[in-house]
Amino acid sequence: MHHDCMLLARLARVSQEVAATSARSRKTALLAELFREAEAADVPVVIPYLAGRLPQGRIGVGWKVLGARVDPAAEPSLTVREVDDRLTRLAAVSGPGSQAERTRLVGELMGAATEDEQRFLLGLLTGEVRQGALDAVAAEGLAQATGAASADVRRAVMLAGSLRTVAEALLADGPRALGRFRLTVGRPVLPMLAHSASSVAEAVGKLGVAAVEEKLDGIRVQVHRDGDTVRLYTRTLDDITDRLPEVTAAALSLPDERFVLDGEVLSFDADGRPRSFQETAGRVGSRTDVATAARTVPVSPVFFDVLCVDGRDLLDLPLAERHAELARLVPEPMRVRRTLVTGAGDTGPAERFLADTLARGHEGVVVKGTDAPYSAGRRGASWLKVKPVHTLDLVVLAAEWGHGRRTGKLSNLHLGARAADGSLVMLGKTFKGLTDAMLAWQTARLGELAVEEYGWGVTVRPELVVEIAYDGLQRSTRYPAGVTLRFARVLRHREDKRPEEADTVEALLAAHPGVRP
DNA sequence: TTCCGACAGTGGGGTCGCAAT
DNA sequence: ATTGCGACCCCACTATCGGAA
Repeated sequence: MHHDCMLLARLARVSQEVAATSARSRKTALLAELFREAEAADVPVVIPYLAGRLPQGRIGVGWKVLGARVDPAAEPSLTVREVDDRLTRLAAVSGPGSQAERTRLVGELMGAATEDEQRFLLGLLTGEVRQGALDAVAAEGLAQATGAASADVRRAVMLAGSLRTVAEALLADGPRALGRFRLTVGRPVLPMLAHSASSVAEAVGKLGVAAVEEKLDGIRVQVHRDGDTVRLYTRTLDDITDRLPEVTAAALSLPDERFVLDGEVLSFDADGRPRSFQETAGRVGSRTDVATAARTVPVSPVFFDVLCVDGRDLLDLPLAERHAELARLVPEPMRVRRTLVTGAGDTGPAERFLADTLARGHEGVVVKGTDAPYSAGRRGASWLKVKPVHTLDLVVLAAEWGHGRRTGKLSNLHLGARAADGSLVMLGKTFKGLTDAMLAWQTARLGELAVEEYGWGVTVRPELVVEIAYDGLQRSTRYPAGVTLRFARVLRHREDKRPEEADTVEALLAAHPGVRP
């Protein structure tokens, strides 16, 4: 055995151990032990693998390409480097016949893997390792393995936008290497995210002095400009510069030459009302004929934060100071609308601002503590989004068996509304909002109502009513009413209601006049 | 001791691009 | 020309661990 090149079997075993332990501290220790053993050349592979991701990112392999089961090898022989080489070649396959070729290559790889290795590879390729440890736990393990402070490692990962880069530097040069990771124009950082609050009053109550900003329903964008060079990144740091020439032009129109801005990109119609999320997303997703797409659905950037300007890193400044810089750099129409409130006794203006924002066709508001720094890569408690919630009483038509910790439970519900002729029309599915107790209860109840058992679940007599919360209505080509619910989740089972009392498609459409099938 | 922040898991719908049919 | 798959946008919510209060 070559001890200088790690075997995949070792990773597969550690992954299994990590999955089998619930204590996060123990998971961390297991990962740290493995990282300590890894040779420098293996690190760029071992680290992402144990964080449950491929260093190549997604490589066009899903359940179809994984296809049929392959007989496993009896003895482990694959090294992590060999696996990485094979997957790099696989990722490069394209053109006619590529699906067959990818299937062949995956089969070959699986045939060289033992049963345990197959299980691990399957998780990696589908992006579902389910070992209870992803980037954050891996970063903690890396800190433990190298003796670096975990907060420093976390910060470096946010600024590098990549665990792998930080791992390589750390294992090569030790903790002092972390100082090299600074906010740099042209290198995207993980964006700060928001928590939810159920009302403006709740959000302001938690945050005190706060800015209330409109929440636009588009695509998050991070804009880097260095002189004549502009680059645009999504929330997951994908480079989408080539798709949005208008945004590049907007960045070039600003007075400063070096900055990083955070904002939302979306499309407005001729009257200045925001177009639907679906239209904006379609535009941002278009890559082949950008010129035509830009003519039919032009987009605009609307900024709400600035992370860096003229080489000054603003991340640790309070929002109030960052916003002062933003206001200096970015003219009014290219900035998110906002209002300031002084605390819990002052929610009136915030409520009015929310109502006005909704009237103008936007999604809701984000309430932000004005003292808070920019917590890159974190779901900071200092940003709280508030969106209106709609509810409906719908009838369960069928339910699908869950996976993972929901194995053996009827989890994903098919939801129906009443139509004019008395029939039930499916509007979508949901698995969200269920506690373990609700899951157990509905599994038993739906078992009683079961009509037919399929591999995926059961169809049931349409008698169970559920109260569903959702964020809005959107067009659908999949469902018969031509519309579906956005972000549907279960609030409670309504045994007190009969299916005849459920809501109708007609009423649903009437409640959302802006959306037509 | 209790509370709460951070994480991972469990999936939802739409849209685009590309390959297969 | 149409269909199916995979990637990647948007995302809500619960359970759990472990440190903060």
